[in-house]
Amino acid sequence: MNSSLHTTHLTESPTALFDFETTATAHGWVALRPFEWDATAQALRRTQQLSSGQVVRLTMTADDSSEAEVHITIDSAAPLSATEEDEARRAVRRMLRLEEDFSDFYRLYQQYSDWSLQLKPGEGRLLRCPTLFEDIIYTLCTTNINWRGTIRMVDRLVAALGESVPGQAEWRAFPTAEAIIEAGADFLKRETGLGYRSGYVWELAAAVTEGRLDLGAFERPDYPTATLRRDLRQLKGVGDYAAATILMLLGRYEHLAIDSELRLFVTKKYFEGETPTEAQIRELYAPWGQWQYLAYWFDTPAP
DNA sequence: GTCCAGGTCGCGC
DNA sequence: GCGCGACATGGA
Repeated sequence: MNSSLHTTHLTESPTALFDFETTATAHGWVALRPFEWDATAQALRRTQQLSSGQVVRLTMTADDSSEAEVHITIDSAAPLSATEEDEARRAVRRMLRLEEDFSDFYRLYQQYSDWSLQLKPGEGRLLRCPTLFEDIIYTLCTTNINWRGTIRMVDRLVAALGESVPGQAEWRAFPTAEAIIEAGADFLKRETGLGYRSGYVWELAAAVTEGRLDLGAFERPDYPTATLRRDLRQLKGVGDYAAATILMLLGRYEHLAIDSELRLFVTKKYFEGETPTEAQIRELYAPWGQWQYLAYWFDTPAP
């Protein structure tokens, strides 16, 4: 323990029924640095650089009995300003989707008794990063690579370019867009194993820092999903799969992210080993309308 | 060596 | 619109 660190305790409340552990662990993001799941403590941790430049370490937990509250512990080198504290709260709310409403999804789930989804009350939320910028880069790192490769690339990206909490070299944040720009695409390719994705990541960071791309606009609820999807597809490296994944991260579940993993899953469960066409796959989950992505995600595998 | 991974791009038709 | 090869990298 480093006694020079400041500790701040906060609580946040979800607006609806909430399962903390599933939210943290139900998809792969938790395995990507700087996320960390502490199974013993049932704690989700992430080092994060705030807009002020200060790097903090967030630890999130929730009581077993009361899903009503998320406890946040923030370790920082300097005391948090009110602005920083507010940003940390917003980061947690975004990561855990505390404001999202899944009641329509649950209603459909009750109604579709012939489907075998594995879904308990309060489940449905999938972890995301504090910012869309980070979520998009994670997504780019899942394309045309196996999962170990994704973990490795993100790990090296954080190690190479992430700022750390002063005196805590192992508490390293995800790199800012500015840090990525400064490093350059060649550095990315050489030092992070991003391969040909280096150009995509660098271009995204450039568009953000130069103000050509306003990712904040993509978070607006009144942005029509079709427009959003079209705009996401404009980003280099974002195809149909990545766009659907990013839409999921933005809380829009009406598009399936059809990839090798999904294909394998439905081939085994619904098509008796015969590889289906994309149209057949879409038709399969179509009854779930706005919730197709989650219907697939929480679908149980073939026995 | 070859193939492929929770794909996408740019080309030619 | 559709089909096809190239793309970085590391593991099987």
